[in-house]
Amino acid sequence: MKDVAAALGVSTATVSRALKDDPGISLATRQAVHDMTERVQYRPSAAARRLRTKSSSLIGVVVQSVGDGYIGEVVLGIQARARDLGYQPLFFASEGREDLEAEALDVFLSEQVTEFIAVSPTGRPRLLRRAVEEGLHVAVINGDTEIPAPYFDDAGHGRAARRITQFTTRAGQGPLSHVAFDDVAAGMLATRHLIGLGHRQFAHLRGVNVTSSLLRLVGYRHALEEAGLWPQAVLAADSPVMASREAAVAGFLRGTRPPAGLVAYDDMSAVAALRAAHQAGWRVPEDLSVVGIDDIQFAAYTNPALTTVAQPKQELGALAVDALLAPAPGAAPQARILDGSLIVRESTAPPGGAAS
Amino acid sequence: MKDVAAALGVSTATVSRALKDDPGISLATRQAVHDMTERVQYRPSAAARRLRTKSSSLIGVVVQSVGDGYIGEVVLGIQARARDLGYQPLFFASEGREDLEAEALDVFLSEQVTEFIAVSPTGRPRLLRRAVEEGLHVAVINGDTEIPAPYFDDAGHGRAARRITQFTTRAGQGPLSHVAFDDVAAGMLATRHLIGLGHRQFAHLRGVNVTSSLLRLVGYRHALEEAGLWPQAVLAADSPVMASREAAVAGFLRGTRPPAGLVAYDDMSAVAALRAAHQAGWRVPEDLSVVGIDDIQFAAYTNPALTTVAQPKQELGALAVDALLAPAPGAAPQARILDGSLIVRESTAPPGGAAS
DNA sequence: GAGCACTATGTAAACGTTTAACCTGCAATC
DNA sequence: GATTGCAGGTTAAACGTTTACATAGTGCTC
Repeated sequence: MKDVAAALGVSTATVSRALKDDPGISLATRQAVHDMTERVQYRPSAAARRLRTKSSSLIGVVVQSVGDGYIGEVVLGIQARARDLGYQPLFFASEGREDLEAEALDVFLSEQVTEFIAVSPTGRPRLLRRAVEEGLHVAVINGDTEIPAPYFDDAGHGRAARRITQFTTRAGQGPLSHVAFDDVAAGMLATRHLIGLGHRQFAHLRGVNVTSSLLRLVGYRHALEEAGLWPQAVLAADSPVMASREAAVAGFLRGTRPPAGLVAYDDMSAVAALRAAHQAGWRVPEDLSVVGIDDIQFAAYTNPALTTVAQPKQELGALAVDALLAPAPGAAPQARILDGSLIVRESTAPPGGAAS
Repeated sequence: MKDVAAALGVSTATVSRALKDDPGISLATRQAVHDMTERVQYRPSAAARRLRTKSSSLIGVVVQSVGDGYIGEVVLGIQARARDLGYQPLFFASEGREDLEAEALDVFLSEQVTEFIAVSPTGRPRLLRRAVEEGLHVAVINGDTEIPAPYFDDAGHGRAARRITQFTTRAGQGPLSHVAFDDVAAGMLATRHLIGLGHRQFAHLRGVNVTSSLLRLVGYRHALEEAGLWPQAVLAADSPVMASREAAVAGFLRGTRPPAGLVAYDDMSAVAALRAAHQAGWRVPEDLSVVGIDDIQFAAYTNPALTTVAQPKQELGALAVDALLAPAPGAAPQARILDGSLIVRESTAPPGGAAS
């Protein structure tokens, strides 16, 4: 910068102002400075700027694992939007380990990060609590606490409802922004699709102990109740490993006659169902319609290709950035909840498998 | 830091030295300083350090897309190893766009990044060239130019061999470190597995115009030649979309009688083959054995689960970091080539499908 | 007991920006 | 023609570290 100033015979202050298009600098000078920075390939020192201004244009992002295609998409959305707003994401994969979460925060603090996004954070609240204590602006994507009030006026869902009510009381509190996928609506959408196809016999394969699964179950149940088809089967695997999920579905198939419709709580579960059906000699979709939720990258390539409710993954990321930065950094916390969209592929059909 | 110094009645210089365990500082003082930093929750300013030292402990990492599970794993390996060595990765997804690549470099330069990793960079060499021009230490993972010499003494492979020879002349030149998966060996490993199972009729589904595919093809051919089984079919899709790959395989199946063995150049191609086989009424593995390469996350859950040659993805990432930082930052460029390992699942069996 | 080597610490400059506060002409105003 | 206002700058301090160099104390050697 000194060089640029010297070459032009002005002070560094002028250069600095010209570069940020301060109106107090004449147009001619501004132009000259811009030209010169171009010519000498001037690159501002982020470190110096940061030191002086104590703010960094960095968005700290903690994810559990980036090895998974789902989070990858969210991350893409974050990066693209951050770029538009002149920010740079700084990613940290915690692998779900608490020590790494803590370390991530230390790094962010050292780097003068002021904006913070947690993607599907673990159940442990320590990370988020510390983050707000340290004065960061935080947004959480698909966290535990984002449940919107409308879903809780009907209190008839036993354990799920109680847990959800707990979450509600936490939601909206504190300085956290929330962006979330509407799990309940997705559960309903998937289930209604099957109902609309003409199915009358259903099962839901739920996940183990994760909030999103609980909510999707609420959606499943709700859709069936409104159609007068409740009760129906709810399958639970002992553990999230695929074999266990397959076993749960296999158990259901043994006690059932085709045709039936299965709502899996996520696409991986749907894949397990596909495998179990294949083993058991049920054809999909003729004997069993399977619908997933998430639309992971692979959903289009299973055999048969999976009908599913797609999460707007990139949009989730982009909106989290918006929640922090738009209209202005540090504005009031926001909460956004996004709908999924049904993607019909090959794994669902009317009972018996007639063309839809 | 000033506070810590004041609280202890020493100078900031002493604190600075104590924190990096400078032996010139007495043990007692060192201990006292460490205790005090703990008590006051002192967090060093990365910006100030960077400004003063002109180096950043940051590793710039450019990937094409992080939305894909494969790169996610590599990234995990990078982060873990970087952490061990006291570095912090700064990720940038280029989506294959040249303007974003350029921008990534600008960001890195502004951030005083000195270490640079490109994961599966695009064919365009501009990014890498500029990076070395700017004085960065660069390592490339699965780049185009990493082909090791041993594979080129036998010049009998036509076009592939010519292209490869071109690459060779570039490899090892310049200040780039290379870490790569041994594509030729992987192609051989996959093919030998099928040969070992007793197959005599083969096909290879190759990719379109990517170096790794060319090399895997060389491996396929080499394995067949050494077993006296060459020539065999080589299938090429018009485009990388799944439908096109499926069509290529379907064409082959139409002109063939079971049983046969198919070596797909990657797992996605293998999945396409699985789908084509299913459509054509060929059973896998009874009528058709399919082996992929890469071991993407989904490979374990296809129907049937895919036999494949696994890339050591995390290790690729870790070794790229090592190439830059170990034994010391800025050491001589290294080249490492890593072997894959065969993972036998359900998609391969002896011809006719007898138990292996 | 003067000189020396060594240890433990202090002093102060420097890194490259930003920005509050201050200047300098010049035109408009009375 | 003195005063005011404003456009277009300049000056210099500050941000929080690191580090070359200087200094003070302590024990040894001769």
